[in-house]
Amino acid sequence: MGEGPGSHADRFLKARSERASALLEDYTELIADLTAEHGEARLVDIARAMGIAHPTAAKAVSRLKREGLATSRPYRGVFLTEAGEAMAEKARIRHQLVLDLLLAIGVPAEAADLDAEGIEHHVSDETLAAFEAFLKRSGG
Amino acid sequence: MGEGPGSHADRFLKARSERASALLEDYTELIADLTAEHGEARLVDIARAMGIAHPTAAKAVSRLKREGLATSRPYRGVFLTEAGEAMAEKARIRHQLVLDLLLAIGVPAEAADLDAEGIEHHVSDETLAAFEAFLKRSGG
DNA sequence: ACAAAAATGTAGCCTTGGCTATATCTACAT
DNA sequence: ATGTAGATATAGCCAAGGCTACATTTTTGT
Repeated sequence: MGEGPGSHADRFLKARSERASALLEDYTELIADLTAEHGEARLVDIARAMGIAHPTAAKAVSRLKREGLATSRPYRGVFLTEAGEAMAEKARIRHQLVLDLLLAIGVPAEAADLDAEGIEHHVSDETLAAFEAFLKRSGG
Repeated sequence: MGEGPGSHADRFLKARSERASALLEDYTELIADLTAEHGEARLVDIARAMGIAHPTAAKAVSRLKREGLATSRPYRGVFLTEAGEAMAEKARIRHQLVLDLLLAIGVPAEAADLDAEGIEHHVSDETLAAFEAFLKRSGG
């Protein structure tokens, strides 16, 4: 048969890799938020905000460090690297745009807020551009 | 502070649980497709369509069986139970609606096709209803 | 200054979802 | 009918992302 590009497999592979990076994006976004609010991101705050136990947050931070997205010293707060900041910023923009789009479509605020979190990681640059164009069009 | 409902933690918990069920939904949807096309879903076809190795597909089928979503006998095809069919049907509708919405917004067909796969699992009933209303409104 | 509380670190366990390698079974062809 | 190809099963490995329990370090309060 040879389904070519756009096959089942392609879509699933894309969705899988997005799921894999979704958590890292969430963490960088959150760390950026906490840093903006409190000057630093403490493990305990990360854990509470993510709704997980601190050892899980610690593991995640290890991974962030391993991937070059964050730095930290023992018993101190966590900070983003340049790469981490970039990822957080990209996630922030994406999140806001998805949220705006949902609201523009007529999704109730509460549902939009909840759903945007999951959706944002699966929106390609191309789709994001279309969202932006739609908002511009319908907004003004 | 006590952020109350709609906090970071709530959104992340929701996104996490959606990620967990996303794969099961993908499998039921795919098995339904294959069954419609070929009368049954063979492991090898499932694996190819998902872009994974067969042992991985076999494990997934075990899990589907354990969750009461599918049945199978050794060296034979996989079939959905009532519950599995229901999940597949719901996923199908959801997928189509998300795809239609993306197209209506102006997302190019190829991007819409790819992104819908990831997005569909994070769209709540409420948001889905809003999508439907928007399509009705803008469609005619 | 020192004890108690809070935060962080570490160890060890579980499940999920990937993989490869190997064994067994089914189906097909000659 | 039997050998080979194809499909399925099984074992065992890995990393991620959860958890609890316990150890250590910092911070705080008196």
